[in-house]
Amino acid sequence: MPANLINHIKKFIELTEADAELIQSAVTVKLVKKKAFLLQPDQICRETYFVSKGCLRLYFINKKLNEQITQFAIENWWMTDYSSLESGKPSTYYIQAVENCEVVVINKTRLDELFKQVPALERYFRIVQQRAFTAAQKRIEYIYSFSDEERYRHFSSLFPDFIQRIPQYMLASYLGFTPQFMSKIRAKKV
Amino acid sequence: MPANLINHIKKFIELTEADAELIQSAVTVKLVKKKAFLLQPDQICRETYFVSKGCLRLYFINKKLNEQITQFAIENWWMTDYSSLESGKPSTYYIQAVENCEVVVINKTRLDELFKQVPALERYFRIVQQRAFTAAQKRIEYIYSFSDEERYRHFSSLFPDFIQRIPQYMLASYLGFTPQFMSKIRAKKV
DNA sequence: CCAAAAAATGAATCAAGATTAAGAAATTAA
DNA sequence: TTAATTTCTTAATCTTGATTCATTTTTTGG
Repeated sequence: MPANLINHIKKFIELTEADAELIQSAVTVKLVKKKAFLLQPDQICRETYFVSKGCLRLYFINKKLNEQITQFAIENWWMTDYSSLESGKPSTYYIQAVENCEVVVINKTRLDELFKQVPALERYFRIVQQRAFTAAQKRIEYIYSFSDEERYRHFSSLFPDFIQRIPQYMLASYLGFTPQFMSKIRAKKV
Repeated sequence: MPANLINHIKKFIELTEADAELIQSAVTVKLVKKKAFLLQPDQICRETYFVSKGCLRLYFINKKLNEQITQFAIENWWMTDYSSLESGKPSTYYIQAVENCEVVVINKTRLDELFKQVPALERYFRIVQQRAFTAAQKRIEYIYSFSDEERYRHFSSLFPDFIQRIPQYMLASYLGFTPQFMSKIRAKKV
């Protein structure tokens, strides 16, 4: 029972009992062990994931052969590689569980059918996409407004509980600097 | 007649003649002179803009009192400040015409009504938002993968015609570095 | 067509954060 | 409960791109 997902959808649109059942029949719930992968490079991404419990990360390997994290998804966030999902081309990303997770999985083809059966879902995903876009824009704004150190302090004060959940080197990667630099600014804090 | 907009929508969803007329009655077309503003800080953003001709930029003034451009919109792109639009709070951004523009304007309240009259529009905007989000993610990926010089060269080779349309200092701002640094890497090119 | 404003260039110095290379501390698994 | 792996820290040196300030070139408006 993807209770979280149904509740999340109901925050944005009205669902009849029948709608909710159609949605339930279209999704599966998957338990994902810490460090397990939902997507790896060269695979074609055919699913989208809703985190009902735990934390996922999306990353790729950059030129310098380091992991570069571009997104995290915690409870009630969606995650997928939209470019592979839409183009049908192989992904260049990893989606990996940072913690043991419970994830609601929807296959893209099945989701497209679902849009026909429950048209109000188009509205739900429109709103969710708009929020995701707004958050991404905000992030770009922060990248260009503040130094790495400022962004670290800002992020820490904004999400003190989240930074407890992930290794520091992952936060460094997400914020775009090295673990060494992270240590340096944390040491200063004293 | 916002012909471009109707055509753009028709690329993603089917519209009846009646739908198209409803849309037409909901929007206005505005000619915007180069350097004129569609939005300024402290105003509440109540509209969303579709560029049918010309180029808009979205920017803010950062801590160092420099303009920081976060988005451009050329033909067939939407632009607005979603965070002000959705929250009803004053904006912190400028939206300004980089060239003389023709812009299709939709009032947010009117758009919400329009979604009820033409529900298929939810689908159109879902797809548009998803693309916008994917593009923003791609941009974050580039920021973290490449040096400023590499990003400049990559952007130039990808959009050679676009960089002819805008002053260099605007591209420098969009890419997140100074006009002086831009001159430096352009000089090297010889 | 010319004055004024806007945009681009150049060079010297400076600073934020990367790199490299250890080593220490904390987790994990057998 | 200890060995192995993962994560975090420290410090020296190096690089990219910012800052400052001056000059030149281009565009715009009257």
